Amino acid sequence: MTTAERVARIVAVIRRIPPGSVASYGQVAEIAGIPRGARQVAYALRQLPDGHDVPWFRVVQSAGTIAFPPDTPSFADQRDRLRREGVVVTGARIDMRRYRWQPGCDADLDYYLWGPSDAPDTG
DNA sequence: CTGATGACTATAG
DNA sequence: CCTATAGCCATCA
Repeated sequence: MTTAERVARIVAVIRRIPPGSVASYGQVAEIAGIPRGARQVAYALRQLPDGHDVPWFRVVQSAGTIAFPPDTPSFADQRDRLRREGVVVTGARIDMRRYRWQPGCDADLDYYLWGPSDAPDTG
């Protein structure tokens, strides 16, 4: 598993997080097939080039808090982007019971990598 | 190889 | 809720 492959998987998963929902770093890692890879998710996001369109702001800590320190521009940016999608952010806190992304049971890694339209079964 | 770092996480007080 | 602690793992000096 190369670094590029890890980043690709992580990004693919993050792109699947629907607007108005959030996922934890650990959740993204697990779905991407990288158990205990929460820190690698953070690393992947840090590596992304400027101007990318990956919805990085939909990734938060497992406790439902924004990972950036409250007094940073990144914190405010993430908070505002989430609010723009309808997510209620109180301080640094988000109610995970309400906004946590819950992928369907049919959500396999292949689904996130290739998408449903590429399923061999369908055609 | 060794030690330090970090957009993390689980657990205990 | 907050602080402290231990575990985690790729990356970097």
